[in-house]
Amino acid sequence: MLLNIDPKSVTPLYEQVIQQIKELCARGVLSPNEKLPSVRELSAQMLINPNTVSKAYRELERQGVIVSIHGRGTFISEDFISEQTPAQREKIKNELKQLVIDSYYAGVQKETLFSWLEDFYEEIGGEDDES
Amino acid sequence: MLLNIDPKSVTPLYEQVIQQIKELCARGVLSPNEKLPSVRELSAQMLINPNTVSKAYRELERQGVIVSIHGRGTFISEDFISEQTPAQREKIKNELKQLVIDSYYAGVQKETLFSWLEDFYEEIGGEDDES
DNA sequence: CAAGTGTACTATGACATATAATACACATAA
DNA sequence: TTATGTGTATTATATGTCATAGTACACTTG
Repeated sequence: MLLNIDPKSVTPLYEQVIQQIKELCARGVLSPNEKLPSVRELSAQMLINPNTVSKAYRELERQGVIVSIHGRGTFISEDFISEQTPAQREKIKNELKQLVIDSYYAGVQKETLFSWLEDFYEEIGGEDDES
Repeated sequence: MLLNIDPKSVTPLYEQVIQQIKELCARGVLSPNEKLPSVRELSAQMLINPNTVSKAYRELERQGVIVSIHGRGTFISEDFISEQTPAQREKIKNELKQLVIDSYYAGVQKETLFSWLEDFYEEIGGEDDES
């Protein structure tokens, strides 16, 4: 199973699809030019509506992560160009601030946060390939 | 003005109230036992509905950040006990993972993220007081 | 042609958000 | 006591998002 969709999560289904595909790309599990399941195929596997998958693919294409070609299919983008918009940068910064505050109230220590951050970057930098 | 509410933000109004009050507490701007504006007063200042403020206060009390006393008012909690629920911990960890992935796609470097993290913890640890 | 693909559109239901308008219970001061 | 300010609860309405369902169209490939 390519993705792991949880219908009971508070995170919207299309958002889960977006997040997980982006993660698989970042980890190198999905490589550039690789073909993704079709809208109908993925929706059948994940037991969700085709429109929901379509919405996720549309947003992923808008972000430059994938490319959809009419009649052919959907593929991982070959060349990924980070936009580096100041607004995006500020958004991430604010999310990080809120995460620090929530960590403070949840009793998560500073060192724990740094440790997790190191781990995540190791996973990405590792360029894993499940071939 | 105690808070800075943006009606045009995608973040719900009551969520903005929650986040900002938690931040003010973490930064030490708001101290334990300090009295908060009444529901009606804050809603008048922020130009939002009293029900929206009430919803935010209710959630903040559920999280143990504030305490509401019928007929008297709402106050910052004296003793804050972090719950340290495994679910909360996992939630924060997942949010951090997604933040790393989004940083990857936004072109935000690892070092930048670490730097921001240091800054935020400095603000909290600083125990600033605007007296 | 047929089959598989992405895409677009309408409709519906469930839910969250926000406002509005009341009403009630409690605490405090006059 | 009364008056005022406080938190709390309820109902109603409007709006938007999420998800599903159903249908249709255009494109690519065999």
